[in-house]
Amino acid sequence: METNAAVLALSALAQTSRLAVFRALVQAGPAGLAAGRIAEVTGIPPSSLSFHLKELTHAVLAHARQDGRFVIYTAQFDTMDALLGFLTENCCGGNPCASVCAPVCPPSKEPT
Amino acid sequence: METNAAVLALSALAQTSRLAVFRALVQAGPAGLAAGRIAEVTGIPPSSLSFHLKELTHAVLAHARQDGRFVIYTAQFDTMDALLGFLTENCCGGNPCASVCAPVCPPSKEPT
DNA sequence: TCCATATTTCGATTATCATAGAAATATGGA
DNA sequence: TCCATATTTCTATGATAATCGAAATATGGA
Repeated sequence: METNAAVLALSALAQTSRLAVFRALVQAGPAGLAAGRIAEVTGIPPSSLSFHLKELTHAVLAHARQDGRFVIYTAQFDTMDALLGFLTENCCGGNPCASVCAPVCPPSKEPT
Repeated sequence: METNAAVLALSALAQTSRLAVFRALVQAGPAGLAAGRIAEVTGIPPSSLSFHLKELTHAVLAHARQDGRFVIYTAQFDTMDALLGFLTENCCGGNPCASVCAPVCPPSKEPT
């Protein structure tokens, strides 16, 4: 991931409403959520939500697909992945931050 | 790390100049860099730089210490660490993003 | 003390972002 | 076709962020 894309993704997440939306999408997993459902869950009014969804989509952190009358949004996990990679590589270079990974990996137990 | 702190840190990094400054600090390591040196390296004029440094400091991503006439800025690795933890936990929950960590941990095989 | 240098604050300007009601558009079903 | 519902665009408004020159404030050394 290049710097511009990283700044774009960071900007998209650096906003309370959008972070909440993105987290909801992550929780929903690959199935995603309809825009209206996101509005319900987050309490953001439709026009504001639409604005934020466009922002997330533009940053390639979310993806929209039409499903009948609904528009289903899903998290773009690979972009998030790339962002984490960028931050780890460029903002932790050879330094303590790597410790984030340690607790995650041990394969001894099942995460559901 | 709680949501507010995460948004604060993300906002701090979601800006081209500040990301450049932070990367320079990370590269410099615990020794840090004097403000003037950062200005040199990044080409940001003094008053703008001061503004951005305050922003990074406020987000606890940088720390200032006085050294004679100089003010030395260092990256706050632990905050970055916490941010990565927050993103991994809240924005990748049980999903693909964990792959960022994969290359670091498994001792059995090499991915590339 | 006085000066040179380092950095920050002030202040004014411009640009960008966030908010949300109301109107427009799209879609499926009756 | 016509309606109800889902979502987006339009539009206006207020709020916050970014920029940077010039002036103010340290600090150490002569």
